[in-house]
Amino acid sequence: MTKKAATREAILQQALALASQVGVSGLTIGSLAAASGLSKSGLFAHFGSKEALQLAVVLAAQAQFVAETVQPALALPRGMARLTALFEGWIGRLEGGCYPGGCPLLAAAYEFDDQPGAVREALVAGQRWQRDTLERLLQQACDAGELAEDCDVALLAFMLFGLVQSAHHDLQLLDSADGVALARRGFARLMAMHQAG
Amino acid sequence: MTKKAATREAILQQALALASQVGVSGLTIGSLAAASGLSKSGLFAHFGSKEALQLAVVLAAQAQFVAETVQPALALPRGMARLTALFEGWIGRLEGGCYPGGCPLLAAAYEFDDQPGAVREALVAGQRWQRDTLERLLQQACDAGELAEDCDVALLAFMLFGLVQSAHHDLQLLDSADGVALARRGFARLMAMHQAG
DNA sequence: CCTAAAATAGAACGATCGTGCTATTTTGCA
DNA sequence: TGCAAAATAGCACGATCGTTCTATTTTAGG
Repeated sequence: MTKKAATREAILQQALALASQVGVSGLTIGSLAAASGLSKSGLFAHFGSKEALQLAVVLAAQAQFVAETVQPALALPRGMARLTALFEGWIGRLEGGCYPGGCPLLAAAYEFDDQPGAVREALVAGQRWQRDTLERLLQQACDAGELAEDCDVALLAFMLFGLVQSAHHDLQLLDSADGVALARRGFARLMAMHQAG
Repeated sequence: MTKKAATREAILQQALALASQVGVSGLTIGSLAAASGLSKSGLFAHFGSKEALQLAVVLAAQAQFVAETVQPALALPRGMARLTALFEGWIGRLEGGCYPGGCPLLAAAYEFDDQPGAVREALVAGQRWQRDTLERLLQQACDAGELAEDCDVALLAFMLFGLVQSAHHDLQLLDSADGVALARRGFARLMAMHQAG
């Protein structure tokens, strides 16, 4: 019973790398099977349908993001320390080339925003959770007296997410590393602007 | 000779609507032919290859953006008037549901960031031009004394683009109109923050 | 109006898509 | 170590992909 889970995990790892380059909807059973060293039907049996495969890929990407970026930040004390760790982890994740072709989740958001189904719902749920998490950390920084009490956490979360998207865009499309530096500068600027005082 | 150009234009209009939903790489000769009321081969003859079709779609989207959003702004006097018009036109374009499935150019940036070829090059050129334009308008606002002289135009352009992307994301994936309000608030905040004085 | 040229349709191609089916191999347990 | 069960391979299917060919229709100019 452990064999199935192991190969499934290996398939999903391959799928994440592949999907970052061709997109989650660009994944094909055939190419993924070849990349995984399995036959088409052998791979297919693990998921039962293409949509189930896509859903599994999205869930895997989300789980990986939470485990590698959110959880470490949550280990730090509330306030600016935790917030900075999350943002820096996020940007560093893009910078580090975690996947060969950029973040599969950001790309999938564009691919599935008009394709109703389980994949889209998973993406929506993930993005809502991510935004809520960001707002919660911002609110904690306010409560800790490290950000101004009256600061607009919804707007700040919105802008921080914008910084991440802009950085991703510059890195992946323009092949420019300036984006990550700009994102860091933008973060510092926004935080300084809302410093408690 | 004018007939060919006319049907080609009609095809591209259909293609833009379709591509905004399924993506530029999700475009299919067959489905586009059906949507345009042409036969597969009849449509194909207009472009000669799928890549040429994709390139034409991207160029058409870029031309439409420039004509409908950038040009009107450039008609206004330099400075905050022109800058505000560009940003507002941009956001309004997203809000107005110009295409049924969101901006094809933003989506294409994610689709083609790892697919070398003419399409990617056109996207890169367009994005560079767009960023340069944004920075130029910001600099003009500085020169006009409406923004602080020492303000970081590269960072501001980067953040404004982030606001647009975040708004697009909220509108298309989360089906939330809050994004456009947040983007407008973010713009006002950033401009106020860098006001001359 | 007639006709050469341009524009479109129709059919067919090899390839690949997602998905069933049945056989074969491999695994974990008695 | 042998055996049921699980995991994988092989094959075939209809559909659709991009593309090429030839035939037919439609257009524009003398």
